[in-house]
Amino acid sequence: MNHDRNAGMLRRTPVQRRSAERFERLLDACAQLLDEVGYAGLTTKEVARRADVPIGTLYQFFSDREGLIGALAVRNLESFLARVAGRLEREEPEGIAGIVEVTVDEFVTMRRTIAGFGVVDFGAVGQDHVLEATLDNNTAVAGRLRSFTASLAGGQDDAEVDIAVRVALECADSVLKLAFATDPQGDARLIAECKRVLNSYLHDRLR
Amino acid sequence: MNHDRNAGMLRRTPVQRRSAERFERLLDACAQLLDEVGYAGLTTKEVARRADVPIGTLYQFFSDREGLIGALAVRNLESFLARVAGRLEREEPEGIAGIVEVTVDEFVTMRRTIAGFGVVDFGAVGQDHVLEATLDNNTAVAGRLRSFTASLAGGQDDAEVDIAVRVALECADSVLKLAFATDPQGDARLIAECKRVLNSYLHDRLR
DNA sequence: CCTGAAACATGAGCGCTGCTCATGTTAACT
DNA sequence: AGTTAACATGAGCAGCGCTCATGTTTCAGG
Repeated sequence: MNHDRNAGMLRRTPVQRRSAERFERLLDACAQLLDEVGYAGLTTKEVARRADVPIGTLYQFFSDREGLIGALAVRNLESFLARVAGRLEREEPEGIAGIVEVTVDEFVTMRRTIAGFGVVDFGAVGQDHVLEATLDNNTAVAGRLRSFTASLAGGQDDAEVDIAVRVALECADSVLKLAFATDPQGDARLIAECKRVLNSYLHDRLR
Repeated sequence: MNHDRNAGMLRRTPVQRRSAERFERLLDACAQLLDEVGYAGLTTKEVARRADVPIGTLYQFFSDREGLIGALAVRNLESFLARVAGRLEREEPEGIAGIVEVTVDEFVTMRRTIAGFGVVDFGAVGQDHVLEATLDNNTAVAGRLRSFTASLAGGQDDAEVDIAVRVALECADSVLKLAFATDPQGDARLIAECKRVLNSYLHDRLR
């Protein structure tokens, strides 16, 4: 009954040393290549070649091309959550505006520094079952972020808070995507606008 | 200097009768097929077969597979704009809330009735240069919608109104995508939430 | 140290894809 | 009738995702 979010994506989880390294190398090569040739241009053969791993080995780990990209999205998600949670605990920002500030800034930082993050972030934008992965992943993010917002929302229904965070997250994702499509470093005006949307909505919505 | 939005997407625009019909048949087949097999599953050979057009003819019109899907997105966009403009002129809704209501409802209606609209809407979600097409297309929508919102925004800078509409549109797109991913008929709760985001933000933003 | 089973490694090759291009046919205007 | 531009066609090429038969390595239990 172990609820594995990678279900259907992975064929075999590496347990020995060498294959664990190969697994990571494959994800790194995938991320790099996504930045260079885009989602559609990525080929499994080239990923394998760059990671210096035979093609057969790639398919021992990942169920298919989408699975490979999906696994990268999961790694990104995990990393993002860890960073946001860390900063929130360390800085204990005040109110909704404070949380929005930290979360958006952390996303922007990753977008600027993590290879491939711009193409797949938490789930390779709009791709069939990868979209489902995105939705599930974004739901997971929402769930974890809720624990921070909950303290701010007066006597609100948990389900209500959940939906608000979920919607806010989806908006943030899309406006930030626009910000980075406009300017590779992230259009400052649009990043500010993203925070504004979140603040307006969440302020109205929670209490 | 004719600014053609289909630039790079089309190879030849049909001018004679027969090929114009084939062109439309190809877009129809593409839309239908997208609903059946999804974005990744769509093959140009099957589109051609369904439209009863040889594969070579498909490539006389469209530069590639993405071009075909992009052309469908443009057709959707044109149709959406005509419908929204029509309703706004006919009903002359009051205030921001009225415009939001009409626009979101029209999107929902198309999502429920137009084949393929759920997969590509205005630009095949997040795909390389098709993403650019989406962005350009959404910018075009924003430009046209601005003429309606402008009357509501007191002495606001045109550029400020533009950016607000642009951001609002991106949010609407993503929240509605979530609404239809959750429920094939469009989750009513999330559709309502979409309107709420837009109202909160635009109310704060435009005066 | 031996042994068996599980984990891991490998790349030729299958079925299929997107797309081209050489060769022809039809329509429209002078 | 002649000329040109628009249109039609499908066999076939290069390259893709992915499989699978055959082998090698790791490591716990005796």
